Amino acid sequence: MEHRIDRIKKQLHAQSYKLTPQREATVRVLLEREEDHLSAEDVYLLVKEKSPEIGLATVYRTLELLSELKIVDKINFGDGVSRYDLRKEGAEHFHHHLVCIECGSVEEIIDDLLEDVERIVEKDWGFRVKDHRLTFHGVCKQCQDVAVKTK
Amino acid sequence: MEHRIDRIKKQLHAQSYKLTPQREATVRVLLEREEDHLSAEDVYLLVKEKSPEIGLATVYRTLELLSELKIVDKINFGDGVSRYDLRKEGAEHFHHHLVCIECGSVEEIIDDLLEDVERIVEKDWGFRVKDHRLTFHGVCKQCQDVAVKTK
DNA sequence: TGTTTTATTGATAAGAATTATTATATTATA
DNA sequence: TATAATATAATAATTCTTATCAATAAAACA
Ligand SMILES: [Zn+2]
Ligand SMILES: [Zn+2]
Ligand SMILES: [Zn+2]
Ligand SMILES: [Zn+2]
Repeated sequence: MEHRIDRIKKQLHAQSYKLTPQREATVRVLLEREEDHLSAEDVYLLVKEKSPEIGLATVYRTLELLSELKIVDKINFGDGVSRYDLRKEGAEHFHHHLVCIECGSVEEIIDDLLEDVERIVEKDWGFRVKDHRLTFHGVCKQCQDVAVKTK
Repeated sequence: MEHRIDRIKKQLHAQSYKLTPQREATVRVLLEREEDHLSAEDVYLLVKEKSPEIGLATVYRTLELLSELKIVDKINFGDGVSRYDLRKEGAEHFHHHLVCIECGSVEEIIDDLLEDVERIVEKDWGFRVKDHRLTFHGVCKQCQDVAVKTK
């Protein structure tokens, strides 16, 4: 945890930004809830628990800043709110998501899986790939099991 | 064009919806601008040119309906607005997009490309894939060429 | 055909998410 | 320490989307 905070602090300093207490509180929430996919509002409420004086706009600004620095990725699962997802340590690319259309759960896939596809895109479309967003919509394991049982 | 309107009409009828003049006008705009990725507002303004009496809410309602029937797919490129994209005729899955971070252009990839990846996801994660969203962010051919020339 | 339902629409109000503004506070610099 | 540059909290404003509702049009019925 502290190690990752330090790294992020350095990334900010490298662009001459400071890790203010508000920014640190925000980053800590993101680290503590790394598996989740929190909206700005979610982050705000969680930060508020420990730093009640923080303002919503500061959270938005911080998330925006972290996005620009590629410390977090902003995603949208189609429900009208942006969600913020920490990059995995040392990850070159953004990870993938499995969104269940039954229960709404979101699983993560860290494996790249797209090397071949990106090679094709670069070769056949002449497009230089810098990043990607891949989300599968379908039915998760648990919901499939429930469906079998209740048949 | 008329052929595709007919097909869509049948798809609506199959769910006991009617192809009202307003809905038809909306669908025509989507067909005419199939290469583009229009927001609800964009569609509204284009429909208004030919059917000035249409209301914005009707356009939203129509796009929502077409989404439910999988006639259009709703996508979000991270700029805060939803965009609506007609499914290609007979396409099983949604197509992919190449978004240029330099000029903002959006190219489409109709080829599936994800068969292998989906097989892995189904096998290793036990997730039954129903649909996907895949967007690559990077530099398009034109912008690469410009970069070379201006060097 | 005339009457009753039902579905759809347009106008607009309401809601939710995000961004802009501004006065204040904090930090860095000379 | 005085001065300038950054960052913040509170909140107003904006943007996008959805909900409401009366009016209209279409369909079902008698
Ligand atoms: Zn599920
Ligand atoms: Zn994630
Ligand atoms: Zn480009
Ligand atoms: Zn498209």
